[in-house]
Amino acid sequence: MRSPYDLEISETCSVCRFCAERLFRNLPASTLHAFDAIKSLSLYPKGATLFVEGQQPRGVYVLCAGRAKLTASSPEGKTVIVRLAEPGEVLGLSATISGEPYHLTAETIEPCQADFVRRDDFLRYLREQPEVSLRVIEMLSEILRTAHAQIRSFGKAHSAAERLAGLLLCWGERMGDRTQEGIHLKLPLTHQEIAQMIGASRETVSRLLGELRHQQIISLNGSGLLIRNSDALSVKAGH
Amino acid sequence: MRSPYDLEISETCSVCRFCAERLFRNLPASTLHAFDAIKSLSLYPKGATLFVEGQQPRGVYVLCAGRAKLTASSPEGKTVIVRLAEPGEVLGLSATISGEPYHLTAETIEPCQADFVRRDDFLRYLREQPEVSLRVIEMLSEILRTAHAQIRSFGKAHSAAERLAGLLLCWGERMGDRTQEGIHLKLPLTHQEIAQMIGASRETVSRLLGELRHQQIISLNGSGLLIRNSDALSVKAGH
DNA sequence: GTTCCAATGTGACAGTCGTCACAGAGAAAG
DNA sequence: CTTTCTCTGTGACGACTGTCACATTGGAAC
Repeated sequence: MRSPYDLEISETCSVCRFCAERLFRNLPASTLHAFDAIKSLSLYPKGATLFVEGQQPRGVYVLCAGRAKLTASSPEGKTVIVRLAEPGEVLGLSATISGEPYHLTAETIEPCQADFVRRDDFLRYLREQPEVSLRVIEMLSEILRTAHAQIRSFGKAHSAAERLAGLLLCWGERMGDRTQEGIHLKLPLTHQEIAQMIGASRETVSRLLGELRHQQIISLNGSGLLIRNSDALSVKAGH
Repeated sequence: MRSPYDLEISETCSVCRFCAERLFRNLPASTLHAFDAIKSLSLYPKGATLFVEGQQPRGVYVLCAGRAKLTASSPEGKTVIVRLAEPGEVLGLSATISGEPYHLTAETIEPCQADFVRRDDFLRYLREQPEVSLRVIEMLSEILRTAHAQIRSFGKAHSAAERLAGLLLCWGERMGDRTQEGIHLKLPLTHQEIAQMIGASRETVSRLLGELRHQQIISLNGSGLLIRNSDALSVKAGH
C-alpha cells in the first residue's frame, strides 16, 4: 500500500509516473519538456492549504504524491468534502481556465508533492500543445463522472448507512489491499470528515461504523480498517 | 419568457444563437462551417430519449432549443435527476470523448431541436480545430461547477425544505421573468421529478410547496409559479 | 511517564421525512 | 360530455438521524 512517507522526489515530470500516466499519456517528450519549463515543484506537509474557495485563480496544482481533500464551506461554517484528490490529478483546473474564483478549497491530508503552474503559463501551454487539451478534457470528464456518481448516491441512497457503505466500498477499490482476510485500508479521514463527505453527523458515522463492526462486516483498529465481508457491505450500499 | 413552441428552425449553426454564443464564441467562420458539415439536425417531441445510461456512445447532441433532463437510474428503478440541460449545452460529451458508455440518460422535457455529431467525426473535429477544445473545457468546467454546487447543497442543506428553496431560487434566476409582483416562471418538472432532483419524496415536495404558498412566499396555479418573496426564500435556502 | 487535546463511543430525545393510503383536480382522448 | 389516467393534496405513523451531553480513548509533545 502507498505510504504517505515514501515521496520519491523527482525534479522533472518526465519521471513522475502519475503525471506521465494521466496528463501526458501518449504525448511526445517535447510536450513534457515544455511542461517542465513552466512548472515549479513544492512539498507540502499534512494539512497545508493549496488554495481557498473565493480566491482569484493563481494557477493549477498537479498532485504528484499524497492526497488532498477538496471542500466547500458555507457562510455559517458548515463544510462539505466534495471529493478526495489522488496523485496525478490536476487541482484548480476549472477556475484557472474560466478565470473565475476557485470554487473549492484544496487542503492536503497527507504530506504532498505538487507541481504548480501559473495561470497564464498554463493557458499558453494549452494553446501551444493542443494535444494536452484533449487530456484535460478526459480528466474533466472523469471528475464529472465521479461527481455525478456522488449526486446519484445522495439522491438515491436516502440513509446515511447506504452512503457510508458505498464510500467504504469505493475506498476499498481505490486504495485497499486485498488479503485473504479481506480488504485492508487506512482511513484517510476522521469520522468528522467522513461525515462531511456523506452528509451526516459525526455521531452517526461513529454509530454506523460501530454497527458494521458489531456485525462482523468490518474490523477497526485506530485508523486501520479491514473489510471482512464486502458482499454484505455491497448489500448495505444498495448495489 | 422562452416558450417551448417557438422553435426557430435553423439549418446551419451559424445562425443558431445558442450554439454561436457558447460552443463557438469568438471562433472563425471556418470552424462553424466545419461543424455544419458533420452535424445533423433533428427535432424531438417532449419526452423523447436522446441516449440511455449504459449505451455505447454514438456521439454528442448539441441542444439548440428546448430543455432536457439528465438522469441516473439504479437497478431497483430509483431515478435521480442530475441536472437540467438548457439550449447551447452539449450532451453526451464525457462518454463520447472517453469512449465509455453514457453514464446518464438524456430525455427531453419540452419539444427540442438538437444537432447530432457522430463520435469519430467529433473527435476528428476537435483535433482539427484545437480552439474548440478550449471551449469544450470551459463548458465542462461550468458543468462541473454546477455539479459541485449540487453536491454541496446535498451535503450541507440537510432539510428538504432548504434544498427545494434553493432549487426554486436557482430556477427563478435562470428562467424567471421579473415583474413588480415577483418572479414568474413555469415549473419545468412535475412534483415527482422535483423530488428526484432534491432527493426527497413526491409527498414532501407537495407539502413543502403548499407550506410556502400558505406563507405567502410563493403562488401556484397549475405549473405556473410566482415567487412573491425571494428574500424569505433565500432565508429558507440557508443563503 | 505525564499532560493535554483531538478523536471517538454512546445515551436520550425531538424533529424531519419516507411510506402507505386515498381523495380530489386537471388534462388529454374518445 | 364522459372516460381515463396522471398529477396533486393530505392524514397517520414510524424509522432515521441530528443535536446535546458526557465519558473514554489515543496519540503527540514535553
